[in-house]
Amino acid sequence: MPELPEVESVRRGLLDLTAGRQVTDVTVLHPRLLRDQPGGPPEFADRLRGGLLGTPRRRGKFLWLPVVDRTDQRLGVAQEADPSQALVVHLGMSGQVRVVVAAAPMHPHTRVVAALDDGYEIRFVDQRMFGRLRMDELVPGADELPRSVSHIARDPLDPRFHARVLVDRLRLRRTVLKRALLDQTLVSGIGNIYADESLWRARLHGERPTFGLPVRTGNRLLAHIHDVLNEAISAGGTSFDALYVNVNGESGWYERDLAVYGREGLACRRCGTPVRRSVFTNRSSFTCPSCQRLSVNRLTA
DNA sequence: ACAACGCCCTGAGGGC
DNA sequence: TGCCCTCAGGGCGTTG
Repeated sequence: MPELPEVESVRRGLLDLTAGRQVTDVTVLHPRLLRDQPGGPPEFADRLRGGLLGTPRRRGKFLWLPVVDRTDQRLGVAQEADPSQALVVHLGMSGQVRVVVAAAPMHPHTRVVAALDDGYEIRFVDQRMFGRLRMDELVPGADELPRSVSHIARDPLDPRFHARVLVDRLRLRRTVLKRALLDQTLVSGIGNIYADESLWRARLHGERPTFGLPVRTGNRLLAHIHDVLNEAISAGGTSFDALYVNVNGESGWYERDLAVYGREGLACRRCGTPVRRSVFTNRSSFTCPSCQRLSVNRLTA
């Protein structure tokens, strides 16, 4: 399940392989991934074909490749023209972005293919098709976000992310910690896995109310989120069921470092208590019933 | 406005 | 063996 670290791994992989390349052809094998695209597959292909790809960018779990329209080109020098649009990618549950030579065998779940001018192809592979692709305009401004990403909050690794801003918002919310961490309009990039890992590290229960959360508690949680995300990036992302792979088709290595996620019944790495699985908002949550208590008067609060 | 629920989608895996 | 049911879950549209 791709979260921020997995998407960042993909972004870094694309950096060397696609930046500065021109898209020579676009093939849509399945329209499902393009369901957000106004005009559907024809408009998607028309806007991407011939475009020059810029430096891949990311916010939270959203990834995009700035595209310089072929009509804006100045003798094919991509860097001299400002991109006005971008190829926006969300991997959903099972999405993969692979860059392979055009002659490579086609994975059966390949949905969209963008051929490049160097003989390689960007292939969007997605078994469950929760992923999304679209061509979107870039909104002028400091962040130059695609319009469809503008509602997504800054992620914890954004240089302009401010913990205090988030903690202040958190303290006003009438919800619980885990739900808030998964709300991409509050803080982006965190999914079910890293939410559980971060809460475990901070010794906080996911069902703890956010309203009136002590500032120091919020800061502590954010510090752990920051650590977890960075460690996962260093490890190349988490891998489950071979659904997540980097652009070369390789799995990440973070899974073996997970402290609670997916470890129902196994000993908590801190205290040895069996990890408990519970269903919360239709999702599995893994907690240590000893380290992460809901009780009000706690020394760690 | 904010909060929460249900839907989309496929394949793996369990039960019988 | 084979069929059917359940589960996995990110984002967003809808509902409250």
